[in-house]
Amino acid sequence: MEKLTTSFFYNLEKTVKIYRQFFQNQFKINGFDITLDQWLILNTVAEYPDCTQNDIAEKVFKDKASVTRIIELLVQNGFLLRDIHPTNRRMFQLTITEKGLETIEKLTELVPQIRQKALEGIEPASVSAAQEMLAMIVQNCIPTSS
Amino acid sequence: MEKLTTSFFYNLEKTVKIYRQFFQNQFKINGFDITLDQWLILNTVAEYPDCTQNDIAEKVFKDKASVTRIIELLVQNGFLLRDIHPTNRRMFQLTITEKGLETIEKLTELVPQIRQKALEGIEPASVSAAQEMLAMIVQNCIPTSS
DNA sequence: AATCAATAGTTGATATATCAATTGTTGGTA
DNA sequence: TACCAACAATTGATATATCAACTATTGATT
Repeated sequence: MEKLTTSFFYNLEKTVKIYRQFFQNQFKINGFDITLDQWLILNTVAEYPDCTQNDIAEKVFKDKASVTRIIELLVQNGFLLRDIHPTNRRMFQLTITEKGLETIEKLTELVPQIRQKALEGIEPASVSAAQEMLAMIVQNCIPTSS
Repeated sequence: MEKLTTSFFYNLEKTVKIYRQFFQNQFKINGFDITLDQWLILNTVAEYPDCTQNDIAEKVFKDKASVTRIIELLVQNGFLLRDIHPTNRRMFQLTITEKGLETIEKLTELVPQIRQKALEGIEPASVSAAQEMLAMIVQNCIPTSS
């Protein structure tokens, strides 16, 4: 068997981890007290304000239980409000606070810079090629390839 | 800003997650009661029997605290023995049990098949190209690029 | 030999992932 | 209307990630 350290998936995981650390560190350096995953959820709420939590979970590719807990923290930390939904009591009405909006706004500036730094020196064509490849892997791995 | 779902790193994370689920599920289907991460550590102990846990952590790109806990579970589940090291009492002497050896042996057959399924229909050249790209990202993101 | 920095590992706290079981709600249907 | 399947979300249990603080040991230096 191929050595672990040369296997493609090992490198994939390694890259994701280093990138996450880099990303999180850039948040910290720039004075943002929010985790990458919390930002991801907050941002998704902003993009799709009327989504159910389950929809959000699907969009960000997280478990719904994770989303519940991340939203809990976003509420605790003052980025989000969670109220009973006016028409469907199974759902919650999520509202982004002032602090949340400011954070999103500022991070909308910062995040592309972080991404760009991470991809520095890499041809856009390589990125596209890699994207296609990742999509293919997902196809191969998805359980019910519906 | 680019939509989240089209960002390269979003797809990177998504792929890793789906691949991990696929991998773990293949373990389950084939009757292995071990997690992907536990297998990773077990395998690394097999490859480098005299490593410190810190070395292992570095090799598999995990935190040393994570390694401590994963090894704990490997011991609990009968894959590993942990004894006092004969010459250096700071370290532990890790020994793979019979069950551990059998598991490694069988998984050494299975794992390449899983990897291959995941990469089905993808040119080896694309894989290499992607590997290079990942290495470049790592370079860009590593804090002290020593 | 006494001291001390470096090393190996653990532990605690918090965040997230995953699966399964559970609660409460809604909407359709017998 | 009473029932029930589907839906939305939570909760519990366990595994892992990450950071920081901590213990014990070793090796080098004085």
